[in-house]
Amino acid sequence: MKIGELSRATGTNIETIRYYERIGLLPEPHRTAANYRSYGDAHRARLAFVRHSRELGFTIEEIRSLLDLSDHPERECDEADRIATRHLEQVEEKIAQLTLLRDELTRIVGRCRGGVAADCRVIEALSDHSHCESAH
Amino acid sequence: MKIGELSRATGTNIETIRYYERIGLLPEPHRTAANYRSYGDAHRARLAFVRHSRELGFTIEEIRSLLDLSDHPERECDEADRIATRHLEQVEEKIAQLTLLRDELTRIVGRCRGGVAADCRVIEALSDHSHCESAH
DNA sequence: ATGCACCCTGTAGCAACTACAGGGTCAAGC
DNA sequence: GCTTGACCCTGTAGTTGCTACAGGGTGCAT
Repeated sequence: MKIGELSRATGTNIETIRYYERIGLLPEPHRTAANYRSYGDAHRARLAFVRHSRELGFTIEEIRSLLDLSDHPERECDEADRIATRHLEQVEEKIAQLTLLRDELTRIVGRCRGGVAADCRVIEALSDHSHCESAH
Repeated sequence: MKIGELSRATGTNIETIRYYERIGLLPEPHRTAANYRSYGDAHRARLAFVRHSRELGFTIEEIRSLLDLSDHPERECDEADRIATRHLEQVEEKIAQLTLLRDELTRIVGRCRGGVAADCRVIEALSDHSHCESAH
């Protein structure tokens, strides 16, 4: 299949596919006589793996390691588990941070009563960190 | 005060302070005879406002609008409230997304039983989106 | 033959910094 | 008076993960 078909089949932007190839995440496909890229099922599966991993928030470098492992099925899989576990921890920490943030923002937004900027509680809150309840 | 002092006083990287000046978020300070930047209290307050806003996740462009409002205290403050409210909504959406992600990752990580990559549940889960419980 | 959809390469842009390279300034200590 | 070290300057390039051109070639239908 050509790059446009692969793009539609995986929901990936054409430029992104070429970008993945450029950084070595996807192997270079065969070319037609007209120099068009020509992909097979293995390419599509690999791209699906990459997209799915990205959707789950893994970085390109993490995906590189995961793909490497997937290319060497005889290796121990503890590295994959380590990457996923660390990523899960990061996601949990991010959620915790954003939750604090949300509470702070809720307090700030809730205080606005309209009027002019001189009396604005939003701007006042941003000016003075000491009004905050949690560290950020 | 010199840039190093301002940096310590606000917990901002020196390069970041110069960056904010370059993009017009902070005004150009006076210079000493040796061409060193020289800041006063107004600068420090403005930088504190910017840092605090960044910590709360506002973008540079949002901060530009908020500063603009803060510079014109006679204006209506509904713009500030609109920016903060929209930002709060974005944070809430991000939390919701990350929560789905966390649940998916928890399922993936929890399934790993060790062994070789060929049998790895982490890699299997990444290969096959259909194992997922939620959209992402 | 001409229009259109598709493909190619290469480069530059985005956000919000961060990290140099290569130089100047200033006060303290010998 | 000379060195050492901490600080400051400008300008440019790197980071992440794409995305968006510009400027050109290909393939098929009308």
